[in-house]
Amino acid sequence: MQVDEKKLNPQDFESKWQKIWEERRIYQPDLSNAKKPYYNLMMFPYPSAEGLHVGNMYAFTGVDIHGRFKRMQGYDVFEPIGLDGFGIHSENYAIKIGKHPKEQAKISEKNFYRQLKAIGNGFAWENRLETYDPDYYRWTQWIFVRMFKAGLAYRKKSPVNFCPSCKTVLSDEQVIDGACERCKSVVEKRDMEQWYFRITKYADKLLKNIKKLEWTNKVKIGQRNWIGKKTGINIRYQVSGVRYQIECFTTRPDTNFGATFVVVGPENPFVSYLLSLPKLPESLKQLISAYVAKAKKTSEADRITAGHKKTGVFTGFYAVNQLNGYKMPIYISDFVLGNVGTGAVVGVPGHDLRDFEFAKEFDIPIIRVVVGKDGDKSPITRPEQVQEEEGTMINSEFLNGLDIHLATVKMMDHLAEKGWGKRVVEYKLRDWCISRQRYWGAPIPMIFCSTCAEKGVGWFPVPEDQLPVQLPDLDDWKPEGTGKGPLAKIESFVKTKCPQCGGKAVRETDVCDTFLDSSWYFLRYPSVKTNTIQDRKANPILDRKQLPWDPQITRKWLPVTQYIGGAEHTVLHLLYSRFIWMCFYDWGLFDFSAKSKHLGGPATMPRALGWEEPFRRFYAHGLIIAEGAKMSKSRGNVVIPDEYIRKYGADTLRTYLMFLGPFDMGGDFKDTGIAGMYRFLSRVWRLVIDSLSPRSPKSLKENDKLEKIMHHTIKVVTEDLEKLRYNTAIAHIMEYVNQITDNREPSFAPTCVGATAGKQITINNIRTLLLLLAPFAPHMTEELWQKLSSKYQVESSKDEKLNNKHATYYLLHTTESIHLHPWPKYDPKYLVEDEVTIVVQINGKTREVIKIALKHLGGSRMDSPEVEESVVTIAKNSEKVKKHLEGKTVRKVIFVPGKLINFVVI
RNA sequence: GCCGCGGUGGCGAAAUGGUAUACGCGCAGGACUUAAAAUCCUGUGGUAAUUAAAUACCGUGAGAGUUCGAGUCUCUCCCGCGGCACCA
Repeated sequence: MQVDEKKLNPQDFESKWQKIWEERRIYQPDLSNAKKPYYNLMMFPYPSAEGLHVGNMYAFTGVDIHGRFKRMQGYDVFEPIGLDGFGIHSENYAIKIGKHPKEQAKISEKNFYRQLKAIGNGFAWENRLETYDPDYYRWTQWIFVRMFKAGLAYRKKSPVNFCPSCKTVLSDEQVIDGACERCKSVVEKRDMEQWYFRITKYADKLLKNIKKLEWTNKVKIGQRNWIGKKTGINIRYQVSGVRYQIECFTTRPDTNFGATFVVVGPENPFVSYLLSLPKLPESLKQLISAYVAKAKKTSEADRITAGHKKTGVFTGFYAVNQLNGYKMPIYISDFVLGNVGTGAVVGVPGHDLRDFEFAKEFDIPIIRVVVGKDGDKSPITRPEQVQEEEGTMINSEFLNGLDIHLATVKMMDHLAEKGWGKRVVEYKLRDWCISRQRYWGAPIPMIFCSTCAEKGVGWFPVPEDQLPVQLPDLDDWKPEGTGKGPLAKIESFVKTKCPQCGGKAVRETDVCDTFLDSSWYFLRYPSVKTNTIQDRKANPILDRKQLPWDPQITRKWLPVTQYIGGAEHTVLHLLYSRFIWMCFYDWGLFDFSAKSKHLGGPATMPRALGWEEPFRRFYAHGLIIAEGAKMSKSRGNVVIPDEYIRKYGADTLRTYLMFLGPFDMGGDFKDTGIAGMYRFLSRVWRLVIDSLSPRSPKSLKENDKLEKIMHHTIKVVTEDLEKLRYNTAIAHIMEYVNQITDNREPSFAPTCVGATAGKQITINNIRTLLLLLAPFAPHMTEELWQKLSSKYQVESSKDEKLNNKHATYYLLHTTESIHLHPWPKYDPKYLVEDEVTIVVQINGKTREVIKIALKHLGGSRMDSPEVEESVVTIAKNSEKVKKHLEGKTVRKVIFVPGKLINFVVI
């Protein structure tokens, strides 16, 4: 019996506490009345095939530790959880295993929630949501309707990825190196009409706000690059012999004296203009048609495998460079993309590698107009001579001698003044394609009426009070590649009434992109119980003005205090979420006016940001990989936490994962060492169990040295947790435990606690240990805390009681949960050292370390000349130092107060 | 190609420009035990040398620089990982 009690058996209490916590709702903040709201958000998972793997657990644990830490610091922490289970990922998995997505969703949901409970996070379970729940996607559809009404949703024909083998449209991220992610066949481009959200309208605001965000830098850089703002100029060139002008976008107009050709892409309107010209020879017409047709059909993959070899057709026409009258031959080539700039470029082969390759291929003259750092002024004949960097202008008349940046400005001024060009700002960001010809998503809530279309407008949104457009059950749900989604097959779904004229109309049968589902979920979490379908049944009148969130609760909890997620999805998801939020904001759906003072988290954002951003702080955690690769079932390297939890307990796995390395770095998962973490937690377990039966209760007296270490540990662990430096926080707790259990120390008094001979350990030492460890190992610290509390009726300090008033949680039994207990504070008086350690260096090499009791220094300031003098004297008295100084001359003494003395000798 | 992040013992990793390798794993030796497991103790960068200790030199991917002093700052490379990519 004695033996069993001393062994750490997680099975004995982990699920017990999970159950009690949930019953007592200790992680369920009072959303309406919380005093210090802290919205601790983690990216919700899509319930993947394999279930929750240790990569997910790593991320969630890191977020949870942050939440637990903040909760103990007195915040009302809201840590919700849900599933991003709608969309193409989940549908693909359903296809793979031959199950209906709806059926599979239920299975995944159950499995995921079971696993998520087992890892012991402090989730607010009552606020969970699933994106495929009609109560949720009703509002996803509502967003679409509002976007349409605001003129931000529109239809456009454009090329999309199409897999001929799977007979389906693919999203960009499902196309890997031009091939289908699932069947590896080459992806084609197909022209299809799609729904788009006009995110480009917000490009500038999305870009401008980035610098004000407190985000992991690489994510900010990623977003900036994705938006890809560039300033340039559109130059119009007259085509000789016809009434047509070609407009070319360029960021480098400074090199325009070196322009020797013009290339239009296959999509450029000039191509169809040419083909319509009666005087164009039939043979050339055929040549052009064939080239353009082939280019449009050529897949990305083929283009990549074809390398950068340039192809093209000479049109027989010339464009005139107004600057010097140069007649530039006009070509059609597929290296010019239709959706970049104006879809036409002016070729400057001396200063652009692609232009150079093209010029070489077609034997076009090359003119040098810039001389770079190497001073090479010779004609450019080899690719390595192509000068794309900084330099000075030559052969460019009024630009000669200027630096390229000055020349760019001067040329733009010149072109604008002459009316030959117009300054423009271009973005790489394109409008967001929303529609998917799939089944498992929120049906796009739009209706098309052909009768009304004849009068001008054919598309109408489904009236808001008729949402959701329910996703019908469908046996034949797999994508067929007909260009239409599976919903098109259901007549009862398609046929509907026109909201405008009441006549016969048809529904849109595409569904929404899954990124739309996830672009607003954080707004719904605190308000999951607000305006449900059930509510509407009870009170249909109010519906029109209803929002997917409760205004008061939203004012209290949003913007999100701290968002944590993986860096891999961050560009798209974070950009879309910011965009949607900005729309809501601009439509006046938020009211944060009463919220000027309290910003939620500990870090205060610059006021300038206002409430235009949903995530003031974002932290990108690292990725856990296995065997050097991202975990995936096809690789067979998925590590499921279940078996480890069964064997060692969730506490051990949590702490082990956090100890692997810095949280923002991730790492390779290997299970060597997990036993070591179990060993450590077992030591803590035994230490606390032993202290339950002290040899002498009078022994609970302070041990000065241990007290000092304890306060130091509180300080560093708190600082580490504040910065999410979990690995070093754990290391410091380990050091603290090592100090407590260190048996080598001589015994100063005969009294001691339990097995820890030689030291007087106070109950406060033990309690502090448990509190510091609680965010990492929530179950065992709770178990021990309760055991300890029932043994020792330790009075709460005044401070603690004060803090408890803020807690809006329920209490456990007779003792509060350790997780609601205030985080320990350190007392600076224990951190004052009574001696100082000085490193003595000779020529920068450490030769001696001396310790000087502060009382020997007469109480002077560490940087005073007297102290320096005594340190020098003491140092010079050291035998080792003497040896190194012997026969040498001291040229200089570097004195770093309180730290170091360095003798520079020769 | 461009952007970003890394490179430190056998391994995961620590280190406000100031004692490099904390903490842990692994390994080796020891204690306890009839034995094993568990636990505890000791050692553990390299080279040289020694009965032992003290010690000296070398050492953070390579090379240069700044500095009294560089894992840390600057420059030039090499390697690994992630993202973007014919973006004009």
